[in-house]
Amino acid sequence: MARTRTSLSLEQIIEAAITTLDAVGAEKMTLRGLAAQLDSGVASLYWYAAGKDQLMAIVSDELLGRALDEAEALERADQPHPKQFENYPPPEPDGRTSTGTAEGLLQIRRLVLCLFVQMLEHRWLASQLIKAGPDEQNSLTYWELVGQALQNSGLDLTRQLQASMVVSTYASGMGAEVSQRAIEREAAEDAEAQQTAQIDHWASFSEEDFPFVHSVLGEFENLDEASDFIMGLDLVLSGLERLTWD
Amino acid sequence: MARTRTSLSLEQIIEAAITTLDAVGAEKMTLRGLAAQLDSGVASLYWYAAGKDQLMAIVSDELLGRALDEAEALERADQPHPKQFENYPPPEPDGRTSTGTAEGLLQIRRLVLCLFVQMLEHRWLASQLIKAGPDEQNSLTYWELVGQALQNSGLDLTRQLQASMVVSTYASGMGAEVSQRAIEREAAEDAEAQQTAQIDHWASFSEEDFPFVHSVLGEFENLDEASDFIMGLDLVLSGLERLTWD
DNA sequence: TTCGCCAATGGAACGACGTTCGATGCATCG
DNA sequence: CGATGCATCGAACGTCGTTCCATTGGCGAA
Repeated sequence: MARTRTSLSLEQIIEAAITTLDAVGAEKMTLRGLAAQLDSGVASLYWYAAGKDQLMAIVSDELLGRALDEAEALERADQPHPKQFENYPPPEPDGRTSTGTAEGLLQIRRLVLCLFVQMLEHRWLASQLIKAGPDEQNSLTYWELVGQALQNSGLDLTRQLQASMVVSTYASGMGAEVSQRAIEREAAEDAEAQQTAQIDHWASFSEEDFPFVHSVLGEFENLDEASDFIMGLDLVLSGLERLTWD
Repeated sequence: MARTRTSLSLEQIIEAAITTLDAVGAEKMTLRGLAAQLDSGVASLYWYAAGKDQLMAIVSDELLGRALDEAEALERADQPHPKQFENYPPPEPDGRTSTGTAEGLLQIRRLVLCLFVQMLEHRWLASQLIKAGPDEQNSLTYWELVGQALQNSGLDLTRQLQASMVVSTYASGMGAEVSQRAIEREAAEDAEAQQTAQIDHWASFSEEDFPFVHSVLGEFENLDEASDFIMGLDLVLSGLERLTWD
């Protein structure tokens, strides 16, 4: 085995880091474990990144870039959303909505859903995107693309800025919540038993004090982890659409 | 000084923990520092809580309880929202909306804003609420109250459940994002210089590649940290209101 | 009152982590 | 062929959450 000048590369580190992060999560992934997986030493990683935080920022930006690429590919192919979400069609635009606005909102929906795909595959991504500000390259591009989709909406500039930040923020904020619930569900060896046990626990509370919880206990089987995220996203976009009516 | 049987109490620990967390944040708060502030030893804390994670869950639930109390007090006084947000009046309900729905949405808005007040005072709270599931007492009550406000909306049970989870999730998810940006802004000794430096940095990017970013650069002075959260909340509620029309 | 139990405490140590330091290898160039 | 500097890695440092265990002191039972 010919050892070249550099036995490590940033791409290799990123790939290994993603694998490890997917396996054990952000907190339990250690630089020692990552170095061992790369058949290397801990200190070597510090030549490529200033520390664990920066390494995770780099890795997150990589996945954000993949989401942007996927969104662009879908737009070229005239697909309204990733194929994973065919069961969640975009709501019909109202008659009062201009075609420019409707197209912009669909672009935003496609973009956010592409990012959400990455969040479902990598449960640590969303909370990491929260910690790292919009300093990275792809994070800025993401924000820019959301904003561009709003430029033909007829909203004034302040509203455009606000709406772009709300949408950008929504993805990572809501994504972090959904990811966390998915992590907890996976932590139990028997996911289904865990679910029913949770429901039974809720059922043990007084029906008098918690009438709503009791009333919806039977509705949980109709939901999956994606439905909350997508419904909330469509509520935001629906509210945004309504803003353009006045 | 007569040393009683127990020199520590859970209430004292909670109070000291909140103070320390507000001062240094969740990650830099150490059990050693907390014990020193209580003039006690590290291991003593383990008699009251199983570990740092559980301690933070207890503290978070305490603040969530304060938010619930404040919301109840406001409802008694017929106040639509905490006085901190008088500059952000609730949007007028549409004519097509039933009074039951409009009242429910206003209750939700008041509840979420009371929680947001605590998040602004304690920047570590939101991300902590994400990590801890809805197992704690007040977390369940919070969810229940959101759901009760939806029971007269005319939505079917599945939609009620979905909407209640979207709203509950929105607060912590979006709150974590807003809190993080506030932390970063405070980290710099000169907040205003930091802000203009950030804007200058964005301005350094190509106007051709980032037309939207350039167009809204001058609008930042019109926003504060609360506006994104509240606008997003009102967008969600507006979308929810629209759902009840059909 | 006295004794013994046990809730409650805290000093010390353990193991794991992120990070730093210094020495070493090795390709490249004069 | 020797010097330069990029790239690597073993070892150590400091700090953290956590655990162990001896000790304390109030309180009920005899």
